[in-house]
Amino acid sequence: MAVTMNDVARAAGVSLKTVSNVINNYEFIRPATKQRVLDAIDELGYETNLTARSLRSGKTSMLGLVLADLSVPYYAELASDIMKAAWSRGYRVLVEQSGNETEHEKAALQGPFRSLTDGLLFIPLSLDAEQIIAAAGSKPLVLLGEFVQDPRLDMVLIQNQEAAAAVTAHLLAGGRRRIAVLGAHDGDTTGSNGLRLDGYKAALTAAGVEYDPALVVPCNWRRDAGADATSRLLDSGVEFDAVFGLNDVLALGAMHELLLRGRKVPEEIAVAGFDDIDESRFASPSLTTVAPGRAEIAERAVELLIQRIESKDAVHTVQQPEAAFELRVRQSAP
Amino acid sequence: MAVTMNDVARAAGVSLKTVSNVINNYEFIRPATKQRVLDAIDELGYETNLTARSLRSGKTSMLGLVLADLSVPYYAELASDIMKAAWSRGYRVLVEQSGNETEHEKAALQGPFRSLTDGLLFIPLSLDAEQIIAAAGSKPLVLLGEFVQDPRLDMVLIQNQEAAAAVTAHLLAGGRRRIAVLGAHDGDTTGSNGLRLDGYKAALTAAGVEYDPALVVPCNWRRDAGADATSRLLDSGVEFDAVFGLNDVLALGAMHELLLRGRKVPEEIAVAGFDDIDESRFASPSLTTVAPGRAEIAERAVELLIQRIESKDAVHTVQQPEAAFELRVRQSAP
DNA sequence: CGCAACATCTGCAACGATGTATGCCGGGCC
DNA sequence: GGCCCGGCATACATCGTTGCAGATGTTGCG
Repeated sequence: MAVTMNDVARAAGVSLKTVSNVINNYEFIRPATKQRVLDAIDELGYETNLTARSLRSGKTSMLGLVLADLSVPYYAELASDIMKAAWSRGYRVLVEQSGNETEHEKAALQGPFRSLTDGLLFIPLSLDAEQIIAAAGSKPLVLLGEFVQDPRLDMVLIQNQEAAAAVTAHLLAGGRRRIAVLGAHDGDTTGSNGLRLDGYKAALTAAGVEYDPALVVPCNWRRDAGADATSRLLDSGVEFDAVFGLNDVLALGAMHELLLRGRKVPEEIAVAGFDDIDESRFASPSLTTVAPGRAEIAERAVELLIQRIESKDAVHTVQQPEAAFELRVRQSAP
Repeated sequence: MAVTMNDVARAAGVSLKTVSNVINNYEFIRPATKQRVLDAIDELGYETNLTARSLRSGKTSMLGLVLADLSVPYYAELASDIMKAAWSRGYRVLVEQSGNETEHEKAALQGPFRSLTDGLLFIPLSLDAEQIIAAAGSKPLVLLGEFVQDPRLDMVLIQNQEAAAAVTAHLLAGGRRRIAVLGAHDGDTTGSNGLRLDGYKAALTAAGVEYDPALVVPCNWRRDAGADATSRLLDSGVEFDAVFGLNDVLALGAMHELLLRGRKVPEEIAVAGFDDIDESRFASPSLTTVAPGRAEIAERAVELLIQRIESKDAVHTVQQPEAAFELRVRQSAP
């Protein structure tokens, strides 16, 4: 079986607790004793059993990350950043894919998954604020993404409106007047889609361009959906000289379809997205988009969550920091 | 504090052990008793403490997955599939990013990470077989990717040679004779790069086309490296009418550079890749590539690993199943 | 009726670590 | 000289669960 502290203690001729103290860097240990213990650890190849430590200490040093699916590039890249941020602070990340299903999201918040983590980073897609609050109980929780907004919950925000307005303004500055929007419904006002649509509208208004609901095409935030939506738009006969995909994969799907149908990008139709995933830089043509500050989001979210975990009982005011965004002008909309 | 089995036992008027038995679906429990326990669990909102369970049972029901970085699309998609496969068998996945660094890879195999998982899925990039065997000890282990091959280790294989040969043959069938290869070194014979290069050579030989080392460009398997390599190739004046990227992002990077330099794809230069990541289907033009059977790889790897875990002491012969591949012909090389 | 065989439930110890309380030793202070 | 204190090490209980070995009750059958 595995080597335990007991074995090390015996080998070093000290008590079990002294071994524990050495491992936990207890201050008052004679250098000689410490060395003897360390040698024994080395010799026996002892490894602390994190499970036992967790049971005793009540902490697992793991953060849960609940998101829809890692195969979505934005989530994968965000997850990567979050893991790095957590790692550098001594925490690991346990990822749970919700598949965007209500039941899975609930299960992730409530289920046995809870007991494995000290706190949760959650990108909600189908639960609302009430459900989240009810399900999370007292477990430290930080939300990401903007599908849920609530003054009672800690979350790291993206400047959806401002960033979307910046993209739209850029397209307008390039002379485009009929900018199609993929991924929102005409009436949307909340969630990432609603907020980004708002930004779009605000930029139109600021430029004195009329808003036309016919240009707003609802669809899932996926490549194929973006392509389909574009196809439908082209078939419908609605005129447009630019496409704004509310995320990058949508925009890339749209661009694919446009080129397939023989439209020139950006000469005839400009395309812009939102997220700045790695792929966008190397698309052909490369995609104009807005970087929502992914690394910053990851850092802040992890930091905020750990802060909540480590001062669990302290009273605290809700925090909702906003990450800075940056417009990335590329070939698809110069 | 949290509700424990003891609380449930008291509430239901049974012994602690009976609660445990109910939870673990022990056969011989009177339906009435079972119901009473379940009601108590419901009422108190009891959740089994997985940490304690793990300590006692010696199993964590978690699989470790060690890979370079989730921001690499192929890894992200594979991770997603692996998590689904594991989940459906009652296991969770703890991902560890090695960043392709030897020390991190070693730490993942040896460090405290070990005690958190029942077994490891490992995509080695810098450790060799000896180091892996030494570091892994007796922990169940299944390798993925082909940078390491060894008859002593369980692994799930891709048909690198055959698949690369199929891609090359397809390009040859399309009339291409000067096919550049990105991502391998002329001398490579082992690892994914060597095997794929072998397949390329075999297809050339079969078609009676001479192999020209000048067409083989070594580079990292990343988008920007693919673009750079292509740029260097164009500058060098070497003639070529097709590019075979040893993975998709390389090919996509190459395609980006080709289009940027005004070369027509596929008219002047055809492009093909390897992996069939989601993005390739919607690239412009869409990328011809080979699907290595990702879902099957994930399934097999998880199944094999779990089999090793659950029959730990049994003698077993090494298994190295191969996943079936499939050529996906698209616009970039019709 | 007695006893085996089975169904149902229980108590105790243990998994491997850490927190708390405490013991012991030597030296400085009154 | 006695006392206190800081430095160092230890014993014991404990975290919440499961494995093992019974204890108890119930049924069937010779």
